[in-house]
Amino acid sequence: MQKESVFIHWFRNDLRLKDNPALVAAAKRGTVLPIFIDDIMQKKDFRGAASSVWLHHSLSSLHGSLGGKLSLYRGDPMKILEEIIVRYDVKGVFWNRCYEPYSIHRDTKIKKKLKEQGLEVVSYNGSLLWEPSQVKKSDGTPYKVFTPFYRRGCLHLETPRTPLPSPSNIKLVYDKEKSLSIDQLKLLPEKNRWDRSLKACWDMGESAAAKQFALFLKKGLAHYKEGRNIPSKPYVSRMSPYLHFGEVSPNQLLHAALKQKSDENVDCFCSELGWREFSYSLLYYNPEMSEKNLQKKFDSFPWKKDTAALKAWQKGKTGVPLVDAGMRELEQTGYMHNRIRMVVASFLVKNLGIHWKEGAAHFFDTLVDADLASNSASWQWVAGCGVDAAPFFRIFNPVTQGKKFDPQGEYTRRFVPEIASLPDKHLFSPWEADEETLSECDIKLGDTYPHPIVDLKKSRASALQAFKIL
DNA sequence: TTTTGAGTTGTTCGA
DNA sequence: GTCGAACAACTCAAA
Repeated sequence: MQKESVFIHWFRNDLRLKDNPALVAAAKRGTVLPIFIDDIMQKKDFRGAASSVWLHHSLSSLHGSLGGKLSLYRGDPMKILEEIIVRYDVKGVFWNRCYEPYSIHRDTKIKKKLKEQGLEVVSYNGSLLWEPSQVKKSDGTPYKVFTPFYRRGCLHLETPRTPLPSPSNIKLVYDKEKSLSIDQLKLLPEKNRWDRSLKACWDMGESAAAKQFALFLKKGLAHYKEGRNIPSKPYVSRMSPYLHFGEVSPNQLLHAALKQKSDENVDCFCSELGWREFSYSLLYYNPEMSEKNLQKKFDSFPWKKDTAALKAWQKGKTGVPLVDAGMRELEQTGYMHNRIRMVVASFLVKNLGIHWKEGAAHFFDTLVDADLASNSASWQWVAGCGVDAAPFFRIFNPVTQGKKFDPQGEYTRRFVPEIASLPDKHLFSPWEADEETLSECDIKLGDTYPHPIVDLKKSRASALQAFKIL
C-alpha cells in the first residue's frame, strides 16, 4: 500500500487555529498531520503542575476543534518525528517558533536533521509581535531598558501582522496507529485532584480565550490604566495563560485593542504586550536569565535560608493579610492579580530576604500562566537584580498597598475569610488591632490566624542595609 | 568619545 | 490630611 503524503504541523505553544501562520502554510501545501509531542527531554522544571493541567484541557479543546484529529505523542521529539516519517510520506514539517533557550536548541537540531533528509522544514513567528532579533539598537546590540525598547525599538518597526483566518478546507490526517489519547499523556494529577478547583475557575482553549477577551474589551479596557491595579475588579484581561499556550496570539490582542478608540487605556494595554516582548528579548539575549542574576553584583548577596518562612509564604500563612490573600488566590485559582504578585514577591525577597529563585520556582509550578521569560524577568525586576530593575529602596509595604488598592478589603476578605470581620482599619494589619476588637471578631492571633512571621518595619530597614553594601 | 537626560508599578518623613 | 522631597548612585541610550 502506498504511504500517504502529508505535511506535519507540529503544535507547541500555538494551540489555536486562528492566526496560526505555520498551520496556514502547511494547509496550503496539502494534507496536514497535526501533532503535539509531550517532550520528555525537557528539563523536569520546564512545565509546572498548574501548566500541565492547563495543557491537558487546552489540548482537549484543540483536539475537538480539529474534529478529533490531533495526534498526540510522548517522548523525544526527534525520535517521534523520525518514526512518523517512516510510516507516512512526509513532505514537510511546519511549526511556529518557541523562544526558550532549550526549545531554540532543540528546534535548530531537528530542523537541520530533517532538512538533511530532504524535507521541507519551515518555522514561523506565531507568538511574538516582533522577533527578538529585529528589535535592536542602532549599534546592533539589544536594549536593556524597557521604554526605549518599546518606544524606539518596537513602535518604530513595521506594525505586526494582522491576524490570519483559520485555514479553510483543511484536509487532516489522524495517526490512528500511534497516537496516544489525551489521558495517556498523564498531565492531570492522579491521586490528589487539586486540579478540579483550578478547572472550576477557568475555561481553557481557543474559543474560551476569545470569549474572555471579548469580555475584557467590553468591560475592562475602558478602565484599564487605573483599574488594572485593583485586584477585586475585573479590569485586567486575564489573557496571560492563553497567551502562554498560544490559544490566542498577541497579534489578535493588539489589533483588537487598536480598533478601539485610542486613549491612555489602550496605550497602557499595548505597552503591557510590549512588556511581554521585552521579557522574551531579555531571555533571548540572556539565556541564563532564569538561573542567574542579570546583575553580577547580586551574586554575593546574602540571601537567607529559611524553610519555615518560605513554606508559610507558599501556603498563605505569613500573618500578613494581603500577602496571604495573594498566595491563596494562587493556590486556589492558579492565578494571581499582577499588583499582588509584586506585593508578595517584594515581601519574599525584601522582607523575608529569601532568594528570588525560590519565589520564581514556586510561581512557575503553581501559575497557569507560568512562562519562563515573563516569570524570570519579573522576579529579577522585583529583586532588583534585573537590568532595568526597580531601585533597591522600592520595597512594597503590604499594609499600605492593601489600603490603597483594596480599600474596601473585598479581595483580602475573599481569600482570608478568617479575618473578614475585622474593620477596614485593621484588616491589613491585625497585629495592630486592640484585644477587644480581635475578640469581638473571634480572632485569636497565633491560633485562628498567624502572628506576622516578620516585622515589616525592621525587615525593611535591614533589607535597605543589606542592599546598600552591594 | 563625551555628555546629557532618563529610568513601570514605592515608602517615609516632615512641613 | 496632603504634598514634595529624599532615598543612591548607576547604567543605559542617544545625540
